[in-house]
Amino acid sequence: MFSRTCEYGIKVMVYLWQRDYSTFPWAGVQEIADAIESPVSFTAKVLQQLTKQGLLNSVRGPHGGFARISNKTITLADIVKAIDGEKIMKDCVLGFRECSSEQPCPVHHKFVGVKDYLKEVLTTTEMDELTELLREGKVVLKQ
Amino acid sequence: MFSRTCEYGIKVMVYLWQRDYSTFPWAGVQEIADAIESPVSFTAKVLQQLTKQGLLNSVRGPHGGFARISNKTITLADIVKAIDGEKIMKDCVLGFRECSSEQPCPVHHKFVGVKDYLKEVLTTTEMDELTELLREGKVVLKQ
DNA sequence: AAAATAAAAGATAAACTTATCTTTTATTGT
DNA sequence: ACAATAAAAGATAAGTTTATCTTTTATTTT
Repeated sequence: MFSRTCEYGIKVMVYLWQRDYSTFPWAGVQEIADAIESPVSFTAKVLQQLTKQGLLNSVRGPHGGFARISNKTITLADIVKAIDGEKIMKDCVLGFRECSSEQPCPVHHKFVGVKDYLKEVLTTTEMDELTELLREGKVVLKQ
Repeated sequence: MFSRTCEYGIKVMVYLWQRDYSTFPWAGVQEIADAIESPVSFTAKVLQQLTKQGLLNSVRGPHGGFARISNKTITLADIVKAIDGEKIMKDCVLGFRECSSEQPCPVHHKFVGVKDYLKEVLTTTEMDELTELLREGKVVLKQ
């Protein structure tokens, strides 16, 4: 459904959002990669990408690292768009360049509902909600 | 959502199901690739795969080709399983090996509904239904 | 039986994704 | 100013998907 990169991206964001930001905001790549059980170098790339897209802050140098942007509301859709783009939300399931109710692919009508539901979940799920679940121990970040 | 191979696979099946089977059952690779606007050699591989999985019949030699299996009910789920496997239906959105309501990933609860809906669409959509839409001109196989 | 045909199978290549390693740049602390 | 630190950027490699081309096998027609 999502690329591996995007999977890491979502975990990264959830981790940084739930992390105790007030004591010290910056988390290094190693810490983050440990927290979500992902390859360090690859995670660094994902973090760079999210930073470039304005979804994270970063500082170099000693005690530098990455941090959530305070008071910024971020949804799953923001992360998915930043990494995988909008294809999962917009593109035709069968790969038609133009697929619409006027010129529908064979499964178009069957998937409008699924895609609308998916879009709904992505656009309405905020980091704050997921981190709340994590704090309550109702979900986990790694196994 | 689906692999390119799977996209071709679905189109192939819809084409063979709607094709006038009674006059002459066998359709060659070239005919099929033209009908769905796909690369010929690659389409041949997809057809082989679907045949191996028991979703199509084939015969070699002059006037050979591929054909639907008469009176066989085939759903989108059958095709997707045969080509992409069950990962889109079963695997965790964030790539957890074990993701369940007992040990859920951060987005587990958010996606159970989406995945159930997707599974529902895949398992209940039959070829006959899609070919009917095609015959009525309500959908198209290529653009 | 021989030639022609078309799928099956195998080999190879291009493109993209995933992953790692090295060099550069910015920042902090001494 | 200098050394140490950590992200940014770049280069490279491994793995997978997509695509094409060649050889083999089965079947039909002559």
